[in-house]
Amino acid sequence: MSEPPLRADARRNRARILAAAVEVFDEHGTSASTEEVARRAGVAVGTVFRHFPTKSDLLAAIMKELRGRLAARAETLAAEGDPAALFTFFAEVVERAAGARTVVHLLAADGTDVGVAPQIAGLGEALDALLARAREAGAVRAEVRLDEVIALLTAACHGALAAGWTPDLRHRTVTRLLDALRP
Amino acid sequence: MSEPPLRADARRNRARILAAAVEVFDEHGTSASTEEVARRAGVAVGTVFRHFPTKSDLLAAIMKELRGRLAARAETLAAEGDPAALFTFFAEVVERAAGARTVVHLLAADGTDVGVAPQIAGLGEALDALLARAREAGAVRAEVRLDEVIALLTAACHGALAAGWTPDLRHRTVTRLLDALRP
DNA sequence: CCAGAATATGAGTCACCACTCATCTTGTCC
DNA sequence: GGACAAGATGAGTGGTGACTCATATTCTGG
Repeated sequence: MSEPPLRADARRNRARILAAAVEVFDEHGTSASTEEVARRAGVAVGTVFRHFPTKSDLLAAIMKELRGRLAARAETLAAEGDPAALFTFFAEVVERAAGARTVVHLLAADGTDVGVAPQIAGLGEALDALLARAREAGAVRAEVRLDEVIALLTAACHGALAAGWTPDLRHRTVTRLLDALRP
Repeated sequence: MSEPPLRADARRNRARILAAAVEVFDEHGTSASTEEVARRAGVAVGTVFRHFPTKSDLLAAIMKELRGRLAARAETLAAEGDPAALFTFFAEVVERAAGARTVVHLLAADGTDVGVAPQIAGLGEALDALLARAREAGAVRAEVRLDEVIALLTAACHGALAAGWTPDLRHRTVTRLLDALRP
């Protein structure tokens, strides 16, 4: 089950490819070509396909990493103990999504495009913790459920990216959305 | 400036193509092939390209029609005089967008993908009327601006479509969003 | 330092898609 | 109903992008 360790150059290339792919997909969306990713990584196409047999595999790997980062951030915020941390997290993610298509992809994971649906799971737990804390502290309405929070977050990220909201509009819209959660 | 009238068969085909295109793009997104649109319309590819020289032209024509329908609906609601008509319209559009990618495209019109940005204008006016009426009646907060309403609508439509919300989640989320507008 | 295995390379393959055009068909007007 | 222009047809073109594979290069363990 466990693979032999990668050779040093292979490990380096793998990391470069992932980093390049995030950049390229953030800028041009997932329809950007694998060739472009390879170019940005300073590597030949064949190398990309050796590490990620299909484009979907590459996408999935990016999503896994991103999910980890977001979940970690959510946990850090939860640990800090601020009852309004849910709001902080929400605003941060939307801010990040405004310039990063991959974030949007992760949240919208419907399993159609790529097999990233399971990636949401871990993030969900972290978010749930933030929500629970906020609810206990009376910072959000009692009836707000986790799926609604995720839905609003997804919606905001999509909107911010797709419609090209200005920073000002983005801020006002997020404020409105967070108001919707407050008692 | 005025074109000679189309021949009878040409008019019929044009209508068929538009209808087929709406169906196909709603189902598979705008990346669906023109060939598929032609097939569904019962027409040869060449015919599609005779009526709409580029795929963008076809998209733009669809958007123009859709915008007209939505604006008309908004005006009807405004004429009926219900101060909460803005909410009705909002919910209706999201409902419709859930299964129709073209609606989402229209609202997200950022001019990048297709030249549909100007199409928003007319809709904006109709929405503004609904918003003004709701504000006067005290149904929405005084500080809510038109661009925020459009932003929330866009966001909800994107979310509903991309993340595949269930009808139940969709309903709860829209309720939350509308609460965000209320005083 | 040297096998020999792991990895990298990039020209090539195949499929798909927007769009064209020579040819055929059909509506229109007298 | 016949002439002729408007319209329809669909095989073909050019371009792009995912993915392959024979060959060349580079680690790594001894």
